[in-house]
Order: sequence, then structure tokens, then C-alpha cells
Amino acid sequence: MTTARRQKLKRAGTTVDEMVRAVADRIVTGVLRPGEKLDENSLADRYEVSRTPVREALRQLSAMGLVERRPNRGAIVAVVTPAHLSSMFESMAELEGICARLSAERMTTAERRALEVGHQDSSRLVRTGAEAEYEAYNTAFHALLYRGAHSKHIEEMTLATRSRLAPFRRAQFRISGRLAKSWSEHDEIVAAVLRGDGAAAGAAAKAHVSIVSEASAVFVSDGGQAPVEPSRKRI
Amino acid sequence: MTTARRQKLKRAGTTVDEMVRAVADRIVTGVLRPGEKLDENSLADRYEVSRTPVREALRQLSAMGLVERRPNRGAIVAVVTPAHLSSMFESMAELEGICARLSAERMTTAERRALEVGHQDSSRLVRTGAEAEYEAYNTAFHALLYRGAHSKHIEEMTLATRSRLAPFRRAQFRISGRLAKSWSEHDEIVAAVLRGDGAAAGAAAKAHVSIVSEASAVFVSDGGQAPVEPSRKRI
DNA sequence: GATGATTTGTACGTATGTATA
DNA sequence: ATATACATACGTACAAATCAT
Repeated sequence: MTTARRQKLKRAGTTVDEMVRAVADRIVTGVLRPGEKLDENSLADRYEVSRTPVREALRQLSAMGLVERRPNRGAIVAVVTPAHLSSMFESMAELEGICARLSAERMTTAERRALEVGHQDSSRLVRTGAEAEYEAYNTAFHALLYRGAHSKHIEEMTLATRSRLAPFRRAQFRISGRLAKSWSEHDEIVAAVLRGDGAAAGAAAKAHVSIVSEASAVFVSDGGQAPVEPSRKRI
Repeated sequence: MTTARRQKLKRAGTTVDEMVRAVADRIVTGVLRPGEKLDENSLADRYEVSRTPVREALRQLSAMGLVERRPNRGAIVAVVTPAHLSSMFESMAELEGICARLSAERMTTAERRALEVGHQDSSRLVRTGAEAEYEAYNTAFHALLYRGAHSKHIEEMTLATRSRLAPFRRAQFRISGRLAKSWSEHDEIVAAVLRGDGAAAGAAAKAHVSIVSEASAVFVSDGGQAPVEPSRKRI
């Protein structure tokens, strides 16, 4: 029986907001796996709060798509069908493409410089094979592209979709050679953005995601992220 | 003083779900205007429920982007800056374009037929100037395009964005000549979809939204949707 | 299929934080 | 600026639904 150790929240803002952050983090990092039950009492217990904020947090997570709620039947970590997963990757490719295209057209000089500097620096991570660091950089790189589109709502949609995909793409850089391949794809995107070629940047970014999608599909079929369901005390 | 008449919910599922539906509907139809305060007690009073489900509904609406919540300071109908509004219209254009492109490539024969039949029938509404009916048809028409893309997540994002824009585009068909213009734009989209020309369908759909955007901008600057704020008893 | 246990849904009370005089 | 009024945040209690036996 897994012990459900208590863990006081930081209470940066409201209890609910902290709960949302905490649970969302555990979902996207894969600690909580798709299909896993999210019991209100256990969550309240774990974070030492009452059920009221837990319920509000679950509802918000549900609206975000990270959690599924069936009336009177509780909440589970969202479990997506292969069809829906592929639809999300498809959306991600489209969104990345849009962001890259708009970034190529709209980024300020400072933004372009930041993109290029980061990209050049990251080559060191590839040479040394620093997977974890490269993954962190990769997130920042893509965030720059979303931001550079200068369109708040597109940025929001893209980040939200990325969050929902996170549980399914975690192991992508473990796949041999993926680091170098990712970098060279980034290189193509950066070059297109720097020369203001929206169409090329969009196409490259879209292709970049498609490749990640295939890599993740392999991972999924490994069973590593297969929906789970029992193990009650795992919060 | 506007009377806050009580109104029992239908209780199809849970109270909260009905509340979300009811309040979202009042927001997108413009009964509740951007900036208007959503007082928990008044809402609870109006729908004859306790504050608990009201709070959960407000949080879900907030996650949907229809409502803004400031900690300890209550909720208001989401008020968007002109910049954010234009970003949402831009997103809408991109999403519509994607849906139309994918529909052109993926719709089944039955779906194509339904699209064309509805479109041809709608010409009658244009001739008779049936604005309300045409608006209803228009919603269905676009829903067909979203559905026809055969990509659940893209469909969800598009519908969600459309909801958030609804309060700002309501008067679009009141603008003289807009009905006929809308129909001819639809005609271009339908033709492209039927002949399987994804690029043309996407471009036409994207342009279609851009024009709506401009029409709505006029409407917004009319003050018709300017953020309100007092009138406490208006729930 | 009925019954008890468990879990979710709703109501309400109190404390805390925010706005107002 | 201080105090007062008021709205929100959270906890607790109870009701209703689901699940297991």
C-alpha cells in the first residue's frame, strides 16, 4: 500500500490555485497517469485542505482538459483515445506552424536575437548529450516562438495544447539520435524566422512537431503511458 | 432597480453543469455584458441554489475564458482588451482556415452533401432577409466545417474560440448587405470544399472571418459592447 | 436485486480579506 | 487612517448517488 504522505501547499495565492498548479504538474510530469482516479477525500487529505477547494481545483483542471469528471462518479486523469491523441498532435503541428510563421513576420529584433543566441548555445547541450537540460531549453525555445507570434490567444491555445500533450511526449529525447535531429530541425526554423520567411518557418515548425508525434507514438505503444486504474492510495 | 427574479434550473445533470450552461449562454448572447459583476450571492439567489455550486460554476467559466476572477475580489464577465480581441479574431481566422482546409481533404460524401444542401437552402433566407434564421443557419454551417475536419481537438478549440467571440459579433448581420456578402463567401468555401481544394477552402474561410472581424470592430466601437460595471442587481 | 459502505453533491457557517465611509 | 460593511475563501455537515457485497 503506497503511503499517501501529507504535503502542505505553499499558498502563494489561493488554496485552489495552488492545488491546480500542484495537480497539473503531477499530471504533465507523469506522476499521475492517464486513467488514474483522483479521489476528493484523498486529495484533501494529502494537501491538508478541505474538500471544497479540491472540488474547485478538479473542476478547473477538467475545463483545462487535464482531468475528466463524470457526474457523481468522480474524476480521473484525462485518458485520451489514440484518435484524440493524434488529433492533439495534429493541432499542435498546426499551431506551431502558425506561431513560427507569425514569429517570422512579427518578431522584434531583440526577439530574433534571443532566439538565435539560445539556439546557438544549445548546440553545446547536444554535443554533451545533456538530455534533461536540452529538454528544458527546448521548452523555452518553443515558448519564444509562441510569444513571438504577438498574438495572446494563439499563444494561450498553443501552450494549453502543449500541456495536454506533455504526458505523452516525455520520453522523446531518450530515443537515440533524437537530440541532434531536434537541433537540426530547430536550425531550419530559426534560419527561416531570421530571414523573415513565414511560409518556410511555418512548414519547418509543423514538420518538427510531426516528427515528435511519431516518436511519441512509439513511446505510447510501449505501454509506458497506458491508462492505469487501480492502486487506490496513489494520489 | 432591476428585479432579480428567481428562476429554477432545469437540473439536467448536476446543478453546477446547468449553472455553467445558463451563465455561459447569458454571456455569449450578450444578456450579461463584459465587465459586469457576477456576485455569488445574487447568482445563488437567482437560481435558488447555495453558493457552493455557484462558485464551482464561476471557476469553470473562468477556465473557459468567459469569466475573470480576481482572488478575494469576485468575478466579472471577461472583458478583453482591443488587442486581445483582435488576437482572438486572428486565431479564429486561422482555425476556420484549418478546418475548411481539412474538411476539403477529409469530408465524407455524406458530409459534403449536407454542407451543399444546407448552403443552397440558405439562399432563400438571404432573399427574404431572415436575419435571425440566417444567423442560426450560419452557426450550423460553420459547425459542419469544424466537424468535417475530423480532428476532435481542432474542433474543440475552434468552438471554444467561437464562444468567446460570440459576445462581440452578435450584430454582424444587422449591417446592411452583410447577409448577401456572407452567403457569397460561404459559396466560395463550399465550392472549394466540394472540389477538394484544401488550400482554396482554407484561404476563403480565413478571409471570411477577417471580414466578420472588421464588421464586429465597427460594432464594438459603437459602444454597444463597451464594458459596463454598475447596476448591482442585474444578474 | 436489495442493502450497507463509500464517494460525490449541496448547503451553510465562520474567518479572512477587500472596499467604503 | 480607522473602522465598518460586505463579499469571498474555506471548512464542516448533511443529502443523494454510486459501488460493492
